[in-house]
Amino acid sequence: MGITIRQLARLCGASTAAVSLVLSNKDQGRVGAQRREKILRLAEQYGYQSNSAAKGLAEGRTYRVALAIEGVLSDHAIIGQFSFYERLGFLAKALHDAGYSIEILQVDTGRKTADVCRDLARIAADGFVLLNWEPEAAAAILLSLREKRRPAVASGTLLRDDQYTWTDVDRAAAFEDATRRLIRDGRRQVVFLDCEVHHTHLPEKQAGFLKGVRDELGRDGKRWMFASGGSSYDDVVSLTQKAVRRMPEARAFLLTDNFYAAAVEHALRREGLHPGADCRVIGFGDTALADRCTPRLSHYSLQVERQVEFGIGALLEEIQNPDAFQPRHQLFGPEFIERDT
Amino acid sequence: MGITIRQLARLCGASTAAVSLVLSNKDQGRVGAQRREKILRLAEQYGYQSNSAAKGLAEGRTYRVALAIEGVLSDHAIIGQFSFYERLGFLAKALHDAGYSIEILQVDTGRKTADVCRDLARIAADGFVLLNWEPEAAAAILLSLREKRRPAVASGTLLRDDQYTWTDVDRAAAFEDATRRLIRDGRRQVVFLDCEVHHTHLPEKQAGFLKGVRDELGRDGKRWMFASGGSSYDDVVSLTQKAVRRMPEARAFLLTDNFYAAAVEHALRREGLHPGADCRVIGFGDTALADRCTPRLSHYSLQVERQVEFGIGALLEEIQNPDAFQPRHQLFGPEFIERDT
DNA sequence: TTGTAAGCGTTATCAT
DNA sequence: ATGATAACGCTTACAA
Repeated sequence: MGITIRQLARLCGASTAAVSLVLSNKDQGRVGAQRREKILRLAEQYGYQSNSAAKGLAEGRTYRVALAIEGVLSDHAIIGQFSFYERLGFLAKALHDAGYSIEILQVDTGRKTADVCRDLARIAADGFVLLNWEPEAAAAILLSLREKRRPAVASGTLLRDDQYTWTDVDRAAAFEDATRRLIRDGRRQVVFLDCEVHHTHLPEKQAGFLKGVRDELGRDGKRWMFASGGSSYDDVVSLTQKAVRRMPEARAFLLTDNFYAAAVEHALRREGLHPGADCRVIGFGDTALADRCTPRLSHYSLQVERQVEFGIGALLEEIQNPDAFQPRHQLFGPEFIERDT
Repeated sequence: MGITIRQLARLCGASTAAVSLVLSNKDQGRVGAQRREKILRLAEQYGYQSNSAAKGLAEGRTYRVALAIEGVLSDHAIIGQFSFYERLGFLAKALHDAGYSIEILQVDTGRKTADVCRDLARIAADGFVLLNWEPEAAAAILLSLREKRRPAVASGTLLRDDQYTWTDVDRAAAFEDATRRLIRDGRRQVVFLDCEVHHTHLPEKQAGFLKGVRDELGRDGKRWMFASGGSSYDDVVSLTQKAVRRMPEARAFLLTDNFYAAAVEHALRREGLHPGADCRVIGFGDTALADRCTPRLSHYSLQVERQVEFGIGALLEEIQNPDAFQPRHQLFGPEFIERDT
C-alpha cells in the first residue's frame, strides 16, 4: 500500500481536498500555483497511486468493464478467428491504460437471450463490451442494456441500427475494392475462394465481389465463386485445385480469409502457378497469418486496433457522461496491406 | 445500484454488523438463528450484491488479479499454443466466480526482467498469475514478487524450485507412458514426430520417449525421432513421409503436439496407412484439436482445467492468509484420452 | 447475542 | 481561494 492523499496533504500542509483536486486535474485555479507544484512534486516523489476502490466507492463506480464473448474463450482459436484474440488484447490494453480492470464473461451460446440479458444486468461493471457477436444476439443484448441505462458497445459486429454503439470493418467494401484492384491490374478473371473456417460473413464478402465484377467487367461473377464442403487444410487444397482446373486462364485469386492461405498457395504451386510472380493472390484478415505465408500474402485488414480505439473511446465517454451520450457507430473502409502476392 | 447492507439491516430490524457477518458467513453462532434466516431471506429477495469497491476498501484489497503473459495475447494463436486460451478462459471463469476481476498484462518479451518486476510491483492487484511463462523469467518474477510479499503463481511452467507456487503437466511422464502404451500394445517400433510450432518443451518430451523405449525394449530410440525444419502444414507432411519411408515397418506414431495432427494423418494415408485401423497414432495437447481430426486423435491431455483449479486455489489461499501460506506445486501425471487412433 | 462506531481512501458539498 | 467534513458501503474491534 502506497501513500494516500491524506498523508500527502499533511506533508504539504494542505487539505485532502486540495490534493485530490490537483492530482485529478480538476482544480480550475482553485489551488495556488506554488502549492500545486509542491503537491505534484511530493506525489511524484512518494510514488502516489490512487486507490481505485476508494475512488470507485466515492464515485459510485466499479472501474470494471465486462467483456462478453460468445461461448468459451478458446473456441475462437479452433474456428480460426485469430482476430478475436487480437481484439481482446487491444481491449485489455486500452482498458488497463484507462484504469479499468476487466471481467471476462464466457456466455453459453445455447442459452436464451432473455436469460443472458438478465444475468448480464446483474454484473457489477461500469460498461460492457460485446466481442465479435452475431448481429441478432448483439442487438438484443444492447437493447436490454440500453433500457437499463448501462453503457455498452459491440466491437466486431455490423448492426443495422444507429441506436446502439458498434464498430466493424466493411467487408463488402473490402471485397469490392479487392476485386476492382485485381481487375484494374489487368486480370480479366478473378477466382473467389471461400476458405474461412467460420462462414458468418460470407454473404457480405460475396456481395462485394459480385458488385466489383459487375461494375468493372459488366458481367456476373457467380461462376467464379468456389466454396468447399469441409474446412480443413486438405479441403482448401482440393477446392483450389478444382478452381484452377475450372478456370485455367485465371491469374487472380481472392480469399475470404487468411487462415488457410498457405493451403491455397501450396495448391497453386502444385498446379504450376507462382503466387506473386505469375498470378496475384489477395486475402482478408489477420496480418500475422498473412506474414507467415511464403510468399507473404497481400490482404485487406480487419483494422481491429482502430475498431477497438473507437469502441473504447465511445464506451468511456458514455460511462463518464451517460446522459449526454449519443450512440454512434463506425464501419471501417478497406485498408490494403501490400505484401508479396 | 442494488440494495445495501444498511438498508437490509433496517428492513430486518438488525444492525449492519449482523447483516455483514451473516452474508459473509463469518458469524460463528454470533447471530440468532431466526434473525439469520430473515437476513438471508431478505437478501435473496432483494437480490443483494456486495459492493466490491466498499468491501475492498474496508479490507485493504483490490479484488483484482493480474494475469501476466509473455508478449501479446494473439501471439499464442500464431505459435499454435491453443491451450493458452483454454487456460486463460478457465482462469477468467475461476476468478470471476471468486469475485475477482482481472487485469491482463501483456509483457513485452524484449524487456529486461528487472524492469518487468518493477512494473509488476506497481500494479494494484491482490495476486499475480503468470501464464505459460518460460521457467527462467517466471522464476525471476516470482522471486521478486515473493520478496515484496505479493501472492503469485505460475500456471503452465515447470520450475525446479519449491519456494514458489507453480503447476504444469508432466510432459516427460506423458511421453514415457505413451511410448510404453504403444510398445505394450505390440508395436516393436515407435516413430516420434516433432510437429510442434513452438519447440519449448521438446527436450522433456524426447527424454520421456527415450526412457520408454529403453525400459521396454532395452534399446536406444534416438534413430526413431524425427524433427522438421520448418513448422508449416507442408513441413509436417514431408516430415511424416520421410519417417514412414525410413521406418516402413513402424505402425506406431507419437506426435509432440496435436496442432498439425491432421497433416500427419493426411501424410500417413498418402503412404497407404490407416490411422486407427492398421496403425496407431497418439498425440499430445488440446482435445478440441484432436477431435477435429478424422479419425479423431487419441492423445495425452494437458490437464489445463485441473492446473487452473490447483493454481487459483493456492493463489486465493495465499491472498486470504499470506502469513500461513506455504508455496506449493503440482506436476500433473499422464492422462490418456482415448479416441479413434 | 446484539449493536455501535471507527476506520478504509477518495470525492464533493459545504462553510469560511 | 481554501479547508473542513460528510458521504460512499463494508468490515471489525469493542462495548453493551
